[in-house]
Amino acid sequence: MTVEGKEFIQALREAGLKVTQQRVALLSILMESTDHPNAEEIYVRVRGLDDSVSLATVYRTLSTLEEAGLVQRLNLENEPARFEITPAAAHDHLVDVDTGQVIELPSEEMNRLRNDIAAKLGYEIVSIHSFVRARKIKTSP
Amino acid sequence: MTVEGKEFIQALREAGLKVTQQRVALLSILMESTDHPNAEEIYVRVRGLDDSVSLATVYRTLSTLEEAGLVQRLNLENEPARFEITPAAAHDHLVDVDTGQVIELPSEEMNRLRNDIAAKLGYEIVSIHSFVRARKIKTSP
DNA sequence: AACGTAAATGCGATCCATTCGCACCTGTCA
DNA sequence: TGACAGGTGCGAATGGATCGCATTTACGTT
Ligand SMILES: [Mn+2]
Ligand SMILES: [Mn+2]
Ligand SMILES: [Zn+2]
Ligand SMILES: [Zn+2]
Repeated sequence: MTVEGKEFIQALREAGLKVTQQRVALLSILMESTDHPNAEEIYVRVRGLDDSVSLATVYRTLSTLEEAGLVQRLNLENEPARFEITPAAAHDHLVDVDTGQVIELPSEEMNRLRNDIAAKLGYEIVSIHSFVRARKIKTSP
Repeated sequence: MTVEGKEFIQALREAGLKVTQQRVALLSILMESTDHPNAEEIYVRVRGLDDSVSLATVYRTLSTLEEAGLVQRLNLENEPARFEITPAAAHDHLVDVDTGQVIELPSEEMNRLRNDIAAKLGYEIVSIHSFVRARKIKTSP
């Protein structure tokens, strides 16, 4: 259930979704975006490829793809939701409180620990939604 | 910067905030709530103590107390934000996808690991926003 | 104890990210 | 190629959260 190469079409088919030009355009934009764009930003970028796509469809498609597990939604604070292609391995995020930059925090140990904690309570994790707001430590000059 | 006993008043003073009856009422309600209520729910409960408090003030007070570090906001998915008194030790949350119940996940190891990961990138953590959606594992009957 | 001032509140209006309704298109499969 | 379910564009609506402003309140100062 991951979109690694350029098999958008196959991934959509496997999810039982129609292969529309809007969905292909959105997926290809998201594949080449590393900055975790929000719906409005995705909308602008997608329109570079296909200027007929509407904002409503961007929202609908993102929700559809999220439900299908192809896309992940990031609910940060005080800003519209951001999106990314579902990564091969789950990862947390770090938001630089000064610059707003979003940094990936991949950690197998983190995932393992989280699974253990949930398992100990009799739960299996469905999805992870985790980020920290952090500030760069000033090194003495 | 934590509200442990009944020192609401002191905590407010230390934060440089006026000690209003609305703020005291809201803090006392939040202290006795273990279910992570949202603003609307807090509003209803607070009005049991003081029926003059407005919803706008509940929102404003929650934001003010959050800024002061006394309260923490939980942005789950597809529902209004929830709130809790800032706990002594940071903890993650688990949302049962079937019941909606929110369960605390305190883990020193988790906090330590997260700090290490951030530190390795030259960051110090300001706040943690982490929850997992999970499903109870069915044990064979 | 009354005063002066800045901060806080109540109320309604407003914002804005996201969702909806519906008429019109388009993939898909026979 | 035809039929039909599913998808889309457009504008309207939703709803959680915030704002503007007149009024009240907390609190340090006379
Ligand atoms: Mn952005
Ligand atoms: Mn609730
Ligand atoms: Zn990411
Ligand atoms: Zn909690």
